[in-house]
Amino acid sequence: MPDSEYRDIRKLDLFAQMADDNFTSLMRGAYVQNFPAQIELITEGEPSDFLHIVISGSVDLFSAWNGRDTCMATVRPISTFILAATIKDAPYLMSARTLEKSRIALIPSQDVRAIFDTDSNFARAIVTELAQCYRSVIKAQKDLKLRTSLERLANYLLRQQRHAGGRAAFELDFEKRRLASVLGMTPENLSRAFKGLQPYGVTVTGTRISIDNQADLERFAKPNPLIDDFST
Amino acid sequence: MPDSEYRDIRKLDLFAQMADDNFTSLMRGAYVQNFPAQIELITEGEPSDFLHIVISGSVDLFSAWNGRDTCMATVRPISTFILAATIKDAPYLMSARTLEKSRIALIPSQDVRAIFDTDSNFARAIVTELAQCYRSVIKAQKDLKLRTSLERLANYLLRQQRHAGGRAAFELDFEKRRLASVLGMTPENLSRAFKGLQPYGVTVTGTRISIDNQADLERFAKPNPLIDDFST
DNA sequence: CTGGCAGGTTGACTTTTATCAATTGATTTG
DNA sequence: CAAATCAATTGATAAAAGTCAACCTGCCAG
Repeated sequence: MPDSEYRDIRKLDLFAQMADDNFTSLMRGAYVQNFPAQIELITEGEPSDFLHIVISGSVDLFSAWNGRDTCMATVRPISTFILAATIKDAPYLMSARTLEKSRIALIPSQDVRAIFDTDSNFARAIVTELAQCYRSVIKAQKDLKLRTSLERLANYLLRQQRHAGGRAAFELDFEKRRLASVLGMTPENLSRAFKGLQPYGVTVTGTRISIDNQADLERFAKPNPLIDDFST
Repeated sequence: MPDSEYRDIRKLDLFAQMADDNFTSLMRGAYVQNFPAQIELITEGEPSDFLHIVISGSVDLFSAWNGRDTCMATVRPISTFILAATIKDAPYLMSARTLEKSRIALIPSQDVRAIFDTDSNFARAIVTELAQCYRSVIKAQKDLKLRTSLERLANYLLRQQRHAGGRAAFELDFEKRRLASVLGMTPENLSRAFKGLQPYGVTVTGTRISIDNQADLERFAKPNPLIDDFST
């Protein structure tokens, strides 16, 4: 692993405070691999052998049941995924596949658990990370249960706008079919939902979104920090 | 607080392994109170001043947005709730109200955080608890995104049956209107959904459910441990 | 260049779910 | 006991979302 990557991983909240020795020992057991796009990295139901870290590229977490499937989340660099399964030594609840060419570090789960048992700074960092993850899913669930698909899309656009710097025009960072799945609707319905937001000043050209009437859209979307603010 | 309660709380996974001194000190700062039914204990958005423990009765965690509201979970004795908010010192994401006369212990959040910082056994127990909570919400989200309301109800009945001992006939432990909200549908639709399960051998009499054709219902419901098994 | 292909869109239609209004039934309460 | 209340149900209707098929459109490969 190149030094720059090593340092980038070290800087993650999850690892920043742990003892040097422990970090080194975690990294010694780690594999780093480059994967092409559309490779299934893990499959739900399998035992959680590795904690994964996305160094570059992006990874889709999804789940399937009875012939249907749905995107649960997208992981972008630099962050970890399936921490909960690793810690609990329980089967993965989601599958993961690369969305593009991606570089992934794999840390054996038993190493993570062993060092979690001895390094209390690491244990504390894991608590913070898990609490964050938990709260994110709760927000996602509120989004799903309290809002219609049109409202979910409107709020997604406002979040994405903010994430992209706050200007009126910005790019979607999802393929539309995957955005549809993330928002819990079909691609056809997403298409119609974009049209349904035209009266509120939303213009779509390919992956480029323009919010021409910020106040109108916000009045419709009613964004709420307890659902839409990912930082708390 | 009576000794028996003190010991029951001590037995919770969350507290079982922590140092005696720390547990005593946590409990010294705790309040125990009896609440009547339908009392709002916490309101989403407020700062998380207390970790709550349900000693008896039951508590509904719910959330509201734009005039709608939805049940997110029900907490039954003996367990804690809003641990994540307490740890992160972040606002509550859900409101809580008593469903019946309930006895609740309140532990000041700052005490929890202070002891979390010094007692690594406690920190580790919190990790396990949070990982469990996280995985439960992920399962709930898969249930919501991958299943129709009829399928959700069918699987709920199978889970509840198992929880109640596995016999063909058992009692619902929710009011139907709240069950509807938990399952993400309207009460009217729940009524119709029960009828929709009649062809699969489900009989409903008040709160009593009878599954007359286990195999048929399971063939329809397709229960899956990665969604329906709350223990992993 | 051109055929094929994949993502996206559109229209017609069906299914699912929500809404509204009315009724039933059980329980509480004055 | 009778009135009042509230959960639950039912029917009629509307809205939301999914399905299916057709058809663009841009892009890549032969």
